[in-house]
Amino acid sequence: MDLSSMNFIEKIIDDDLKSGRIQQVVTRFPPEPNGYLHIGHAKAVTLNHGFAKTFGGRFNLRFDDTNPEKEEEEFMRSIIEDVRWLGCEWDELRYASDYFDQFYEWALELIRAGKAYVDDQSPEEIRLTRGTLTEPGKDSPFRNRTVEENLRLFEAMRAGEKEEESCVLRAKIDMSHPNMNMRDPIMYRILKKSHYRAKDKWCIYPMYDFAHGYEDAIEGVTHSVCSLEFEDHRPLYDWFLDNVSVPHRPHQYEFARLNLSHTVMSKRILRELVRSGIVSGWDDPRMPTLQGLRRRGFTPSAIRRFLSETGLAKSYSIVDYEFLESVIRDEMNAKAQRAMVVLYPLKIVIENYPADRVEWVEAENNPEDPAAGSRQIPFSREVYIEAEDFMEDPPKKYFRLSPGAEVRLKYAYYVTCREVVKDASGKIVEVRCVYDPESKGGGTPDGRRVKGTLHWVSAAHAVKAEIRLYNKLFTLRDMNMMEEGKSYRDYVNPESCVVLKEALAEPMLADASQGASYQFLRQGYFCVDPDSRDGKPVFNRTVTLKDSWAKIQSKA
RNA sequence: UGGGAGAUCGUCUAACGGUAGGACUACGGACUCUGGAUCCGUAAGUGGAGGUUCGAAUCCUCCUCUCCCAGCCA
Repeated sequence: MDLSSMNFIEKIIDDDLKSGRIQQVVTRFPPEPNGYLHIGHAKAVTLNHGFAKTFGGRFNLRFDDTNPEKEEEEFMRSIIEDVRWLGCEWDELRYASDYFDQFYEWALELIRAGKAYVDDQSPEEIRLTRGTLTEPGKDSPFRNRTVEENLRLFEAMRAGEKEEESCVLRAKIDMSHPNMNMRDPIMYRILKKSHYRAKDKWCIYPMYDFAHGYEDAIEGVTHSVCSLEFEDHRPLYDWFLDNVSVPHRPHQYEFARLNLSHTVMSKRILRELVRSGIVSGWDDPRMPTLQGLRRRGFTPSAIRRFLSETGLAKSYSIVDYEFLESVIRDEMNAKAQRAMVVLYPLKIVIENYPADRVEWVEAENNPEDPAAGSRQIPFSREVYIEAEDFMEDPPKKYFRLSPGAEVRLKYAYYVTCREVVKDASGKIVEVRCVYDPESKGGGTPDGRRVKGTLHWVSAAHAVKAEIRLYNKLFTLRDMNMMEEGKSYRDYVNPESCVVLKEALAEPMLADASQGASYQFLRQGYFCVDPDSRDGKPVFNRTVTLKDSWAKIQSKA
């Protein structure tokens, strides 16, 4: 790879390889199984996987499961599925919880070296004596216990002889260190909880700072990549590694996590959205979770491309949601089968077309891909068009149907509007037209031009479909900038999900297969939702097509 | 007022002392049996002040602003 196309971490790896500091790069993605993966995690996955891939190294999926209070098997399974779905196959699947024995040995090593001690202070006392950002902390009265006493007490902790919160094992570093993380950080706490994997073997569990570097050391990780907020944990990461006999010395590097506009990456908020029913679940198509994006119709390749094109840096950033949309649009434009579906139906009766006639017209499956072939679509006297494609009193530059205007029904005929039929309340219920038999297929011998081309479905053959129109989840671009006193609930977009039950689709879509994506002509890209049943398809809108008419209108 | 980090078009990101480039967005136009797609074009940026240098986004000094850290979470 050439230098100019490398991001800053790739340059570091490249240097380390060239200088001989390392022989092979080893990375890892270390999720805690306490929730579902979102697109921000996907950035970490693809980055780490990518480093190993481009430099011929190894990549592990490692569960950082050191807290029995939060972790669950279900999350672990979903993470495995999601990482695999993303296409980031790992060399080894590891669990930090498998290393508990080794962590314990290294804790003993630190105690024997006089670098760790058992502190009997309460959580409250520990908090109070930690000091503040500008004031140093105070040494614990238990800080100078003998090695023998610490060994005995730590063993008592491990044996379950101590109560939760009665004591902890702390590293003996410096209570007046300007970096708060170095003020005698806690290494082990007592948690009399069953762990989803280790079960009841342990009642003491290691803290992240103590454990993480050792996990990396055990696996031979060379470049331990994490997000920015761990920058000032790095001295501690290094301290733990430098004070015991580890088999390998990894190094930590930090990058800015991904933020996407109009959504959140906070596990807390995501969990609350699900729990409060604002969304239907972790896989609600509005969620930034991988399962949500997947159900929305995003593909692994589009997500990977989005991630790779947004790049890597160390400065806070928030990527426009429109960028994600442009990537999936681009991919779908090339691949998606086209179909005609009317979202808000308006009946058209073609007065001079025989009532008993049905013609099958040929339609391209994908104009971007001739190899995709074509299909036959039924046409008859009564068809439905999009309600917004007719206006009784149209503005200038409205190319669609209106009294006296002629438009093309895509792949079928030219029709001209003759009459508008309204109900008692004045609502348009039907538009009566005449067609030009000479225009079959969409052109006429006289070569006259029609500006408007509409999608349609034959009334007699249409399949009723449920369509779910999704929009941005939140109305605020940067959800880290919520107003004082407001919560995420105040910013939920009321139009984030609009369900249409009366949409009409062309016959082909009756048995659309699960997960398939289509372009509904002039509307957008839609995928088949798992809620679909035989003959009753449900589609989720992934993204709209660019709509320049909407733009003209909004300016008027 | 402690420590750590970061500031380049509206957004994301290149430029590694030598023409500030690309993508998204926006705005024009061409073309079109999707007002889609495609193509062409336009607008838009180095946080500020000094300094070094023939030449600075890049090196130095000072300033400003933003983010992170006081869990027995990760």
